[in-house]
Amino acid sequence: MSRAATTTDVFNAIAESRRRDILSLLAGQERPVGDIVDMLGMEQPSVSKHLRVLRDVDLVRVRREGRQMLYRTNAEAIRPLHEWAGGFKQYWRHQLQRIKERAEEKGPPFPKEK
Amino acid sequence: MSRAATTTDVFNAIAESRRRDILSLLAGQERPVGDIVDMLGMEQPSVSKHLRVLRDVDLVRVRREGRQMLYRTNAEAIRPLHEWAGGFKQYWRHQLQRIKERAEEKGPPFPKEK
DNA sequence: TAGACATATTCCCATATCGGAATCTATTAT
DNA sequence: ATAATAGATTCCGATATGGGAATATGTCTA
Repeated sequence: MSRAATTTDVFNAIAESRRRDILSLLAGQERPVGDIVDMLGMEQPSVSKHLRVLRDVDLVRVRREGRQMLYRTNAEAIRPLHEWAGGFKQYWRHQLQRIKERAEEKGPPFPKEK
Repeated sequence: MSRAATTTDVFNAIAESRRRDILSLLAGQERPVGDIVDMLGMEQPSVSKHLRVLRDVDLVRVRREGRQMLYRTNAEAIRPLHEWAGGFKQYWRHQLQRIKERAEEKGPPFPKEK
């Protein structure tokens, strides 16, 4: 087997830094492809290709307006990623703070035993 | 150019699901390679190779104990990822809650204008 | 010293990239 | 209808992958 397709899931899609750049640019702000090209200094075909990947995993949504295609980030799709990473919080927090959290939360997000 | 190496950064390293499985398994719990092999049902060489990638981006730390290699997740390395994703919070929260946050926070994490 | 045991590395290969160049499609303007 | 504009897609080539199989390395034991 080879590496999983970039369109497999959000994790694979955001591995590319230019795609993360695009997501940040389109967060809360709808924009046509041309703007992305200008703002990020990339080739138009390249941007279109990245947008295609992001669209396939629903990280961005599109809407046509005349001859322009208006893209915007679908932040909801980033949430699972945030939550996955958040599961490790208890392991990076300081010991003291961790203890406090133990008391507040029910249990650890990952199994600790076999 | 081709796809960036999996060892380029944390984003590329965690794109592979088996590697995420390994990270969860080793979170807060040091374990030898053999345990990972047994618990995740993977081939030993495969596990070693994934661990090598995770090690290269400092997502796991190792320590030798006799003939065993004890690995554990370095949660700190996952933090940047959590923070990057967290930057989109304001865009996925409900409008009402978002307004409340606007008042508490200074500003948005991403530029909204050109 | 010769195993045995736990891991790591190398080799092979089918696959999926990403950028660049060229081309195609859709919509608007003349 | 024809041209112009905005994007999308296709074709190319160099590269990195991940699994499987085989082999190598390092440590402990008899």
